[in-house]
Amino acid sequence: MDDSDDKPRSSRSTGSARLTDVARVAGVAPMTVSRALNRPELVSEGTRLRVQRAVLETGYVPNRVAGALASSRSRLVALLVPTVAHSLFAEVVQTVMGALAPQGYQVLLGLVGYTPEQEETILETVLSRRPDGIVLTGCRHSALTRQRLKSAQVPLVEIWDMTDDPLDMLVGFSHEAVGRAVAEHLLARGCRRFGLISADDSRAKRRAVGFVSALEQAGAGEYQLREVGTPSSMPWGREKSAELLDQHSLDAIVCSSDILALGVLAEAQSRGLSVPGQLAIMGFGDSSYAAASFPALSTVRIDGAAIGLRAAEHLLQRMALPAFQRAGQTLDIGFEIIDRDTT
Amino acid sequence: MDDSDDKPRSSRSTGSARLTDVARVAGVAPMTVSRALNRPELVSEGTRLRVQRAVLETGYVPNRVAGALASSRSRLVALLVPTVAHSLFAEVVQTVMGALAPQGYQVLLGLVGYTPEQEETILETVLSRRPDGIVLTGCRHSALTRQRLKSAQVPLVEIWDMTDDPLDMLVGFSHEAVGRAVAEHLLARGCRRFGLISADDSRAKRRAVGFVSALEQAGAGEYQLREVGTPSSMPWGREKSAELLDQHSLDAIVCSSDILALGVLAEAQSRGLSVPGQLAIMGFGDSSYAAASFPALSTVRIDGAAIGLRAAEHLLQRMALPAFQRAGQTLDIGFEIIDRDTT
DNA sequence: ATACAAATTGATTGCGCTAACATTCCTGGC
DNA sequence: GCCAGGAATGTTAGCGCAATCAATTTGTAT
Repeated sequence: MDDSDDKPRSSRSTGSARLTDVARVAGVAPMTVSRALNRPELVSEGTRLRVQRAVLETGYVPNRVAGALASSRSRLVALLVPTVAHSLFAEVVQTVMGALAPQGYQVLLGLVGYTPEQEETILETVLSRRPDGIVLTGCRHSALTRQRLKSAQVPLVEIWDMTDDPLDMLVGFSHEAVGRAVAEHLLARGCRRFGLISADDSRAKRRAVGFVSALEQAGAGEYQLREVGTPSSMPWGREKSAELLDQHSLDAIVCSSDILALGVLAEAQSRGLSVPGQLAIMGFGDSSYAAASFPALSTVRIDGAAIGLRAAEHLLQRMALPAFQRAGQTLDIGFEIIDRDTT
Repeated sequence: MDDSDDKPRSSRSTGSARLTDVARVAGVAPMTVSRALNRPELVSEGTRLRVQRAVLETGYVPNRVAGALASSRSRLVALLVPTVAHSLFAEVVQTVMGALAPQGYQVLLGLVGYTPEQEETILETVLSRRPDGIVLTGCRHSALTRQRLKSAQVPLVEIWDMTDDPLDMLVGFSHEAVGRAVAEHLLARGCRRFGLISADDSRAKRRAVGFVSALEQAGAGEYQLREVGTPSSMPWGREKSAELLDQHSLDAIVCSSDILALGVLAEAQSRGLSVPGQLAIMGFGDSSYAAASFPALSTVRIDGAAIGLRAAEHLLQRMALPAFQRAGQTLDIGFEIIDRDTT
C-alpha cells in the first residue's frame, strides 16, 4: 500500500493513467488489473471491486493499442464498401456494425469506390492495422489484393456479389441472375426495344451482361446501352434517357440504380410519355424513394440488412475459432423483382 | 550481410514479416527501414531503393498497431454519427473520409444513435483506441462524456449543431433557427393551423421548439405536436398525419425529416387533399428524393458535404499542430429553405 | 490433520515499432 | 592532410499491455 518505488514517467509516456497506476491504487499486480477488466471471471469478487474503484479514481481508459500489440487481437473489423452515399451500402454498414458492436468489435471503415486500384491502396493501409476480420464488397479483386488477403490469414467475408471461387466466406447474390430476371420480367410484359443505362461499375455491368444474355437466349428484343459515371444521379438518368429516346424508339429503359430510374421517369413525364404504357422503367435497389415516386418505381430489391447481418454472423463465428480453420461458407441471399407501377 | 544471429521467433510472434526481417534482407538497421518507409527524405536514394526491394521480397506489411504504440500517433480519426442509414449523415461520413484519406488518416466509425447513453458507451471504447482526432455529431453530451473528452486532450470537432459553449471546434447550424425559418416561411404562405411531426431526437425537438417560439413571437398560429420513434419512415409519417388530420383541421404539416414528409404526402393524396392548396407540407434535409416526389417536396437543405469537409479541414489543421493549442473555432454553415411544390 | 486439486494472484518477458541520442560517413575549405 | 559541420545510419530503451508460467491461497476429501 505504499505509493513510491515506481518508475518515473519516461518522457515518451502519454501522461494519462496506465494499468500500473490502477494497480498501485488498487494494491494489486498490473496483471490482476488486466484480468479484472478483460476476464473478470478469473478474479475474485473483492479484487474486482477494488480494481473498479481504482479505475474510477484514476480515470483510467484502457489503451487498446498496447493491448492489441501484446495480444495480437485488435478487436477491429475492417469494412470495405464502395461508398456510404448510397442507401444500399449504408444499410449494410448499419447492420454489420449493429451486429459487431455488442461483441466488442469496432469498425474501421474503408470507402473503396468502384475501382480495383482504390481497393488495393486502401486494403494495404487497412491490413497494417491488423484487423481481426474483414468484410469486403465484391469478388473481383486485383491479383495483389488477393495475394495480400491470402497471406494476411484474416477471416474474410466477401459480400454483395457471387462467385464460384471465394477467397473465404461469401454472402451475396448473382448480378447476372438479376439482369436475366429483369429481362425475363420485361419480355413477359411485352417489351422488346430496350434502353440500358448502366453505371461504370463492374457489378452494374454484369447485371447488364445478364440482361443481354437473357435477351439472346430468348431470341427476342434489341437493346441500346449507355454508360454513366459514378456517382449515379437523377440528372445522369435524365440526360442519358433523353439521348436514348431522341435516337431510338424504345419501350423500356432499365437502369443500374433507382436514382437513375427516377431521372428517366422525370424525362418521360416531361415528354408526356405514359409510364408504363409507352415506356416501362426498371430501377435497382428498392431505395426508400422507389415506392414513393409517382408512379411508384418497379425495381429489384436486395436485402442489404440480411447481407450485413449474415456477413457479421459468419465473421463472428470464424473469429471466435481459436485457430484459423477454413470453412469457406457461401450464402446466396437472392433478390426480388418488385413489380410496381412503372412496368 | 550474414543471415543468422537473429533472435528466433518467439511463440508470441504473429509469424508475418517484421521490420527487422526487412532490415536483415536490406542489410541495414531496423531504424533505417522505419525511416525509409515513414520519412523517406531522411534516407539516401540507394538505401531507400534497397529497402523497397526488401519490402517486396519479404511481403512486409507495416504493423501500425506497434507503430502507434511507439509513437503515440494512431493516424486514426473517430467519426461518431447517429446513423449512416440516413442520407444526411452518410454524406457527412463520405466527405469526412474523402478529406482525411489523402492525409493518411483512417476512420474509426461509431454509430451512436440518438441517446447520450449510447454515445457515452461508444465514446469510451473509441477513446481506448487513442484516436488522433474526433468528429462528433451534436453538442449535447452527458457530463461524463464531456469530462472524458476534455481529459483525453484530443482535437475534436462537434458538428451538425450549434452552441455557445463548444468543447473545442464546431461546424454546424442552429436547429432553433431552422425551426423559426420554417415557421416564418409558412406563416408568410398564410398557414395558421400547424401539425408538427417530430422524431424523438433532441435536435429535431429543438427545431420544433424554434418553430413554436416563432409562432409565439408572431402572435399567430396554433399547433399540434406528434412525436415518432426512430428511425423515421414513411409509415410513421402517414400514421401520425392521419391521426392529426382526423382530429384537427390543419393547413400545414411540418416534419422533422423528408421521409416523414413523404408519408404525409401519401396520406394527403389518399384523402384527396390538394397539396399545397388544402395542406402544405415541409420536410427537412433535402434528401435526393425530395425533388423527385410528386408534387416536389419543399424542405430545408443542409449542406452535409460542407459540414464534413470543413470539419475534416479543421481537424487536419489542428492535428498537424505540434502541441495541443486551443483554437476553438466555430463555423455556422447555415441552411436554406427549399421552396418547391408542397408549400 | 494431511494431501491434493482448484482458484487466485504475481513476476517476467516481449509484442513490433519509433523517439532520442550516438556514431559514422561524407564534403569541402583551409 | 585535417577538421568543422551536416547528412546518413546505428544503438538503446521504452510505448502499455497480456501470454506464460510460477507462486500462493483456498477448498475438499480422506
